[in-house]
Amino acid sequence: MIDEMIHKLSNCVTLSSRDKDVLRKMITKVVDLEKNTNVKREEEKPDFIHLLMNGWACRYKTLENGKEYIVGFLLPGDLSTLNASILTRMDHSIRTLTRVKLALIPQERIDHIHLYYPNITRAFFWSTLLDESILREWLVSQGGRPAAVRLAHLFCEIMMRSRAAGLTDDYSFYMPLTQEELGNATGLTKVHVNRCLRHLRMENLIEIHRHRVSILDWERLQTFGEFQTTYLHMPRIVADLSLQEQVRKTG
Amino acid sequence: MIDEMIHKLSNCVTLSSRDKDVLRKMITKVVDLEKNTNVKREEEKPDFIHLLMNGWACRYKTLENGKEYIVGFLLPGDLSTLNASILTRMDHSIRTLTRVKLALIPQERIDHIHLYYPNITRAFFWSTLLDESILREWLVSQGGRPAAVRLAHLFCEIMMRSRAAGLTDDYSFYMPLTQEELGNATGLTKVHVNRCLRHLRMENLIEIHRHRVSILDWERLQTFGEFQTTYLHMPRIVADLSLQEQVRKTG
DNA sequence: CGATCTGTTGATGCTCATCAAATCCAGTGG
DNA sequence: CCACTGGATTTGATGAGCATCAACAGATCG
Repeated sequence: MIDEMIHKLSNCVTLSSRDKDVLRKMITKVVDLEKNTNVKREEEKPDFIHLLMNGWACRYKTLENGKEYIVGFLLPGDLSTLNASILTRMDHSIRTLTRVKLALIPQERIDHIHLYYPNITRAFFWSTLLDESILREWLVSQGGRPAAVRLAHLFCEIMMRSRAAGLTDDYSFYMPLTQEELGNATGLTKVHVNRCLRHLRMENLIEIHRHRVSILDWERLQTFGEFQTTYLHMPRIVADLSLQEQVRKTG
Repeated sequence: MIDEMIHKLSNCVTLSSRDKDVLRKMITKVVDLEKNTNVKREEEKPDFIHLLMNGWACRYKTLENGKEYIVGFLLPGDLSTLNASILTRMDHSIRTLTRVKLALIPQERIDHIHLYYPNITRAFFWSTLLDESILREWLVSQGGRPAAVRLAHLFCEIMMRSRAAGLTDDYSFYMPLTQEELGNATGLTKVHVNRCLRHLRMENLIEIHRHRVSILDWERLQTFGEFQTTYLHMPRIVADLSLQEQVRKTG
């Protein structure tokens, strides 16, 4: 039920079965949400901590001109406002990108965990540091890499995050985004996203079919996308993937 | 000695004199560093927690083409690698931008604080959440705002952060950056930075003299820079500044 | 089955990068 | 005090990358 989160957090600490039990029990309420529903709006006071169990969501900000800018994706297993108790206002909004199953976790449960389960506390902290690291990488991508490279880089990242959450076991992943949303996340227009995707297809780097992205050449895509794995802080997944890549090549 | 940090953290919690004492005592060693010295390099294992006591530093990443990209500024009172114990490798580097006085804090002290001083723990956590929030704002700035607006926005941010750290008490602040560094932080070339600065000067929004930026019209600069204060999570400073602005206008 | 959302392609122009050179300025040494 | 020097700022000319506008084709859905 919450395997994705456990799978992901295992990159930081080894969770005992006791730990896993605690994680399962922190969930008091699960809600189903339609596509494109706002979970939390900018300026609002955060209350619950959210765990995405199913589907995709995003963090976004609204610019002066009314355009929406996506500043992060939430995949199954991702936690959102772990900060609920500290900040008085959201500095961004959260919206679902698909139908979603969302667990609501009361702040008290988290506080309780902080008191008695240092292992989990550590993993939670790691998770927020990972979010921050991803933001830094997105920032340099925006500012310093051309459009097609930026997209390739994003695909590499989502590939690894999907693996980390145990959502896929080959070189493809589910990505329920329109080209416009992809543009909102990379600072490009949908038109230019479209042209860059064609370029990646032409180069035989990826294939997209019914919201499933297949990576045709993992190594070349990484090179093209200037993708370095360090910033994801997931040594285990990195090892898994490169091992598998070797097997694929030699055998 | 560490007034800037205390000043800044007071935006989150009210620190008792006991708390302040603990903060003073966590510093075991202070080093002086020359301009442009690396404090920490990408891929290295973080060890000490750093507190900048004097001067400026920056977080940066190096792109494939060798260019450096600044992903954050550290001002006096700012803490850097609060995460030291959790991450095994730095995902970015830290370098001084001026001569700097840097306090090194052993991880044990921080752990100790986490155990016995919930107030300070809360303030530290707030501080890392603030860093994350600033990153999100930089990201949308890069992707969604034209060059001149981006710069104006950055000046507004630094103005407020300087205030929060008690570094200035009027509408000007010290900014020891070259135009090239300013470009590395905003994703622009130094040439274009120069042209945009001229534009801001022509509009009578700012004045720059010997690394001191004077804001000539705080309200207009905020409007021009599409600057909203929410993301800095500093209600007190916001209140201070708008009060002062009113006084200045009405007499 | 039309209605609407998403993807695709073309034409045009603006923002900003790039390259190059001149000027200014702070610091250094005679 | 002035000449020297290397870095920072400023200005000009040119072009690339991406935005914008517009129209159409294809998918998806009630």
